Amino acid sequence: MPKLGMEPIRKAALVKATIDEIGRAGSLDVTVSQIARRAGMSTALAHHYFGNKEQMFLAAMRHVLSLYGAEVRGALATADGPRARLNAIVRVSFAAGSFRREVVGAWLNFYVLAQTVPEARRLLRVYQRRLRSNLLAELRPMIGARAVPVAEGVGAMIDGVYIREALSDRPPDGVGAARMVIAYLDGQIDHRVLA
Amino acid sequence: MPKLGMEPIRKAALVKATIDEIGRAGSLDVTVSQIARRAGMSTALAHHYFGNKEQMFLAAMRHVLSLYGAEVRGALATADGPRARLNAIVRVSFAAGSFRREVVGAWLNFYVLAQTVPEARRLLRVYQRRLRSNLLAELRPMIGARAVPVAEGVGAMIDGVYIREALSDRPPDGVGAARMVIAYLDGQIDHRVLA
DNA sequence: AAGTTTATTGACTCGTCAATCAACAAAAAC
DNA sequence: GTTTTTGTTGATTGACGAGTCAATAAACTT
Repeated sequence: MPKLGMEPIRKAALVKATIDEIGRAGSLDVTVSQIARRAGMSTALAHHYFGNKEQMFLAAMRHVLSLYGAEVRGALATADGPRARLNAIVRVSFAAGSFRREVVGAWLNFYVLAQTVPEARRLLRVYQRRLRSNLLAELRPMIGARAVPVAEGVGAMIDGVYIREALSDRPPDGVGAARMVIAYLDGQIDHRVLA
Repeated sequence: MPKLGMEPIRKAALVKATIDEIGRAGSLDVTVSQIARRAGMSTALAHHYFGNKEQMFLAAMRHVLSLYGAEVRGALATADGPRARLNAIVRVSFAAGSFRREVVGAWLNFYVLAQTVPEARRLLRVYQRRLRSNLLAELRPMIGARAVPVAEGVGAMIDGVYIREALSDRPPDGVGAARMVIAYLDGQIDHRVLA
């Protein structure tokens, strides 16, 4: 049976199975056995390719982040002008795909992981820095020095709105979520410094 | 040795130990044995009083929420006027106590729990509704109908800023965090509806 | 054809853990 | 003073899980 060149295929299957299984369980409390079964192989093979469970989690996190990164690049490619590009960045964060059960599960659990696993924290930093620099590139021409705090604010608000929407009882409303962040942007861009 | 009236004492000790242990582990992956040892009793006694581990987690969540609720009430008691009261609500969310390792751990893990455990989700709703109604009480006199979306925005932003600050590499900056949310409030309260 | 690398798994080890139970002890109730 | 209630734990059960290992087999190398 052994076909050669299985490694990337198996690894990809395990990454997908890990994300799906985290989504199903709603926590990191999933066994290698469950992941391996979903990916259609033995636990021994899963260990063979990833060494241990933590590596599987980290690979899953990398994958979620890279999907998000690709979506952002795609959205930016078709947006013209600073304001349109800002809106595009915001909207991507609340695209339907971001609210799939397994993606939500992954994000929430990555926050938990980031408390204690250095590599998870590093990956979270990558996400935050990338978002920040994307926002700054558009904000600086618009509002100069105030771009920095506003970019931080937008980043925080995206996370906060995302969590609320993801844990809401109703089906997530991506459009409403984006509108809320954009209202923040309006308020800040249009802002006169108060006495 | 059996002293009477131990139940509330033991339960309180277990709740505290549960929160501390979640903070130490950074996850819900803590054993009843660890909790019981920290609380100075046997695992059998912990089970005797709480039945199972999930009940311990939920009791811990209730406790964290009730502490937060008490802080909000305290802050509101000494604030005068809508704007001062809004600021007080925001500041309380970023008080030093909220950034203690074990409190952060509790919050992040409660989000995770809320995905799958109905009672955890219910408790999260209690927190959100209470915050929302506190905000609305002050915002309505100030901005009328726009109070609702602004209150939602403030709630989301508090959560988002909190998570960023809690997972930051530097020691948490509660004052800066509050400033960021207050800037959002300024932008919204001061807002003229745009064309 | 012999040796090496890659793919694959069943079986196993060693550990852990939630929950239960039987038993003991002290106070309260009767 | 005996029964009931409350507090308490050591020991045990029954289950599961991460990671290892030896063994098998196909493909590639020389």
